[in-house]
Amino acid sequence: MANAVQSYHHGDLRSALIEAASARLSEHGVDSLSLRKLAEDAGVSRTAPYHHFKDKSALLSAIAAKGFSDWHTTAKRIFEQEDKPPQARFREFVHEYIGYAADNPEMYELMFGRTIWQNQAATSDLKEVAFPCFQFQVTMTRYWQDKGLLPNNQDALRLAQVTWGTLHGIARLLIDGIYADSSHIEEMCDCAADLFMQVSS
Amino acid sequence: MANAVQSYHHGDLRSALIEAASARLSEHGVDSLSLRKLAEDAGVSRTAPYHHFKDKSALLSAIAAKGFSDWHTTAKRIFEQEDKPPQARFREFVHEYIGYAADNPEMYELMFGRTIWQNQAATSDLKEVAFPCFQFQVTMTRYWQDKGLLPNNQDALRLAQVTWGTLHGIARLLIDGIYADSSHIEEMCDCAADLFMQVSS
DNA sequence: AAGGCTATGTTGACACTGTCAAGATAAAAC
DNA sequence: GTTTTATCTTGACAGTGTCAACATAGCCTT
Repeated sequence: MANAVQSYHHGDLRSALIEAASARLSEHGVDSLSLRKLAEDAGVSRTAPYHHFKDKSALLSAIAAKGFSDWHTTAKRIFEQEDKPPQARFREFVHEYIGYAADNPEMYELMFGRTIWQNQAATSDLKEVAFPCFQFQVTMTRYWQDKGLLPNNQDALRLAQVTWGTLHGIARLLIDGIYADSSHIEEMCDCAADLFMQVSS
Repeated sequence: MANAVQSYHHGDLRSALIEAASARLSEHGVDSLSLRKLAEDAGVSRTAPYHHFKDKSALLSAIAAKGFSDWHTTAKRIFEQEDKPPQARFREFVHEYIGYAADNPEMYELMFGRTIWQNQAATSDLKEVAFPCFQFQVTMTRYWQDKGLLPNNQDALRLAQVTWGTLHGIARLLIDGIYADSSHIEEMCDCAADLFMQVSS
């Protein structure tokens, strides 16, 4: 393994491509991510990646899948801190969500952007990782409803879509630099949390 | 004007390009929108557009600007219906916002997508139209706060960012087909409106 | 061990993209 | 009527994703 410097077969090109892509992603963004450059990074010819990924979208999906998996873990970690009161966990979740998006804008863009989702282009592999992640949002919502934190008179799925939508929307406004800048992240998070939890200051 | 069929000078290429782009946009999406095809649509050579737009991004910005202008008009129309109670107008606004996004997904994607906003690429022309549109969201928020519809203990700007973020987020989840489908738009809108207005059903 | 199968990697080619440079044309300005 | 300016043209370049055809090498069977 290691570096058999210039052996005809790479050994683990798939991983190498994903790694190279992740590196380029966080630095230069999704848009300037080309298969040919990735191949070059991995020291391999232009079309070699096609033996590991159906097309460019499949490669991107693989990276996004890893992102979802990571986020799901983080979300669970926050949610399952049984020592903290639900309210604190909810607030922490909001901050962590927006924080994750703000700290990894390109990854977030990839995960939740249209690049991999549009016209049902999503790989089944991707869906298998992403959907449980979405489902978890509903599970949490239901829990928070039970604890009286979120309104109980709303359908859990609908409410999950709205709360998540809020986080998603704020994240995107921040990332895309539309009328919201990163200097007020914390205030925005608290405002959103307050709003949902119906705290009167 | 009209069709001077094949005269060397087009006459009104700028408008023709924007029109062709708008048509292609709603049908095939932002991504498959190429300058060369637009030029062909307008019956002109590949590089002619460069005499009217600095680059592709500038053309897209021009289209988006029109979108913002239109939406601003719609928003004002809804907001200024003095015969309806504020609560009804707020609810209508929510539905209209999501409805606009759902009905014009590609336009919405262009207006609020990273294509024209990323790395401060936004034209000053675009900003001049978009910012008043954003500001209006704050104005409305302040009004709704005064009317006791939205929590008064929150900073108007922050609250505007959150409420708008919510609409934006829901719109994007819908458009990108992420864990929300268009068959439940109305329920989602009502859920969001209820949440903000703290209605106990 | 010999031979073939299959996974993986290669070069060549194609159609497409945005954009620049240099020259052609027509209209407007003087 | 001449010159300037706006507009449009062809040519060219460096990119892109992706397909087809061929090369290599490791594994599997006999």
